[in-house]
Amino acid sequence: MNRPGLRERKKIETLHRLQEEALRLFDEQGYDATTIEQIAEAAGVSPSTFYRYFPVKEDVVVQDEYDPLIVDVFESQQEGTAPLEALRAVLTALFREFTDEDIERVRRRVRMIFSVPALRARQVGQSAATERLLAQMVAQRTGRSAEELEVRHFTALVVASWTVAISAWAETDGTKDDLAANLDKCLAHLEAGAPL
Amino acid sequence: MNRPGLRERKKIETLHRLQEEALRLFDEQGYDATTIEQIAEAAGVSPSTFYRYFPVKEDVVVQDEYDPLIVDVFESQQEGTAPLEALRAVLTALFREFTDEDIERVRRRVRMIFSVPALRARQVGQSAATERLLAQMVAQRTGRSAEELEVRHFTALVVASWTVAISAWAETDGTKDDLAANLDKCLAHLEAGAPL
DNA sequence: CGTAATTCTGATAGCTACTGTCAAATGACA
DNA sequence: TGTCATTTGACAGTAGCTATCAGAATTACG
Repeated sequence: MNRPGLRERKKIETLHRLQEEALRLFDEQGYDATTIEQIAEAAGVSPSTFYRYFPVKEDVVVQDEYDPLIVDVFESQQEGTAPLEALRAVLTALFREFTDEDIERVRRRVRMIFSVPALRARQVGQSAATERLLAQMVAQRTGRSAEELEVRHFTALVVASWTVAISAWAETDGTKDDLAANLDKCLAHLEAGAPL
Repeated sequence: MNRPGLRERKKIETLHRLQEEALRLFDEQGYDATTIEQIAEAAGVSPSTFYRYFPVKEDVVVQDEYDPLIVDVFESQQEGTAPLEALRAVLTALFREFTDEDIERVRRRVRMIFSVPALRARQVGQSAATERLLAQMVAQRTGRSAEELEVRHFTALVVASWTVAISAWAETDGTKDDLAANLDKCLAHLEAGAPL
């Protein structure tokens, strides 16, 4: 069987400890003023180890593992659903799983990402990957190519919409429901052609 | 009077030489493999000087000065124009000014930006500034606040739309008119609520 | 069990992006 | 031509990041 095992558990622990200590230090002293060495020491590991968990400094905040979940939820949607509707459902379902603690951690991370340009910059790289993923899935569903202009445009708009919804929410101290509401508002606005 | 003067002219020359040599070297050897020292030497200046012109390496490709032009064109639009229409006109007017040489340089730069993650990441920072600028202008026009969710959402979508239009165009060897056409297609798609 | 194989960690050396500082060089101007 | 302001180059230093390798911890297996 493939049980967790001590090694695996230790790795996850170290990962979380690095993320937590980093977030704490960034809050206390600022992102730039905090060195990898400090984070590593606070987490009780060597700088080498930090780089094994996070290829670049930014990733200690930015890295997440939502992409596979997104794919799962999307695929579990029934065939007929319109792409925008399907993607709305994906995010809704994703957030529903979150505990209150998760939500607070997301808020902290998002706030930091949007207040530190280097983090935001890195995050966009991740979003681009997610965007390509969405394009793939949407293309498959609608029998188009993921390279088509309309498909790429659609996914870019959806991701932009999400981003605004989430960042605006993170600035407040709203609840999980407020986040969902924000998301609905943005996607509805997009679907209406973004009238002003 | 405020004539150019030798000093000013030399500065502009140095700036352009740095940009050109950098682009050439990046093409030849790749972005990461090219050092500031190489660029500086190719342009006949010291590394110190490079950093005086470009705060970070990425800027030698990413930096541009369109923002003031965008503001000018937007403000010169008549009051009644709908925001989306006004922004479409802004880009159209902006591109109209470009010579064939300009267009080719833009294409090279855009291609490089979208093929080198570090450049793309930096570019997003710039786009964010432009986005805030648009939000300001649009807010003023429509008598809203630039912090309002709908306004931010609108501008984010427009910028995302532009970005797709331009990046898709840069992948081809289309003309200036093709770029304009792409832009129209994307904005129309956005205005229609991004149907698929 | 105990030993061998595998995986993870820490230490070290080194490269490059980037910052700060100061003296020398260069153009502006009277 | 001489003085002032600006630009430049040289130097030293910090930190992010890579590559490498020996030793330690965990796992697999006889």
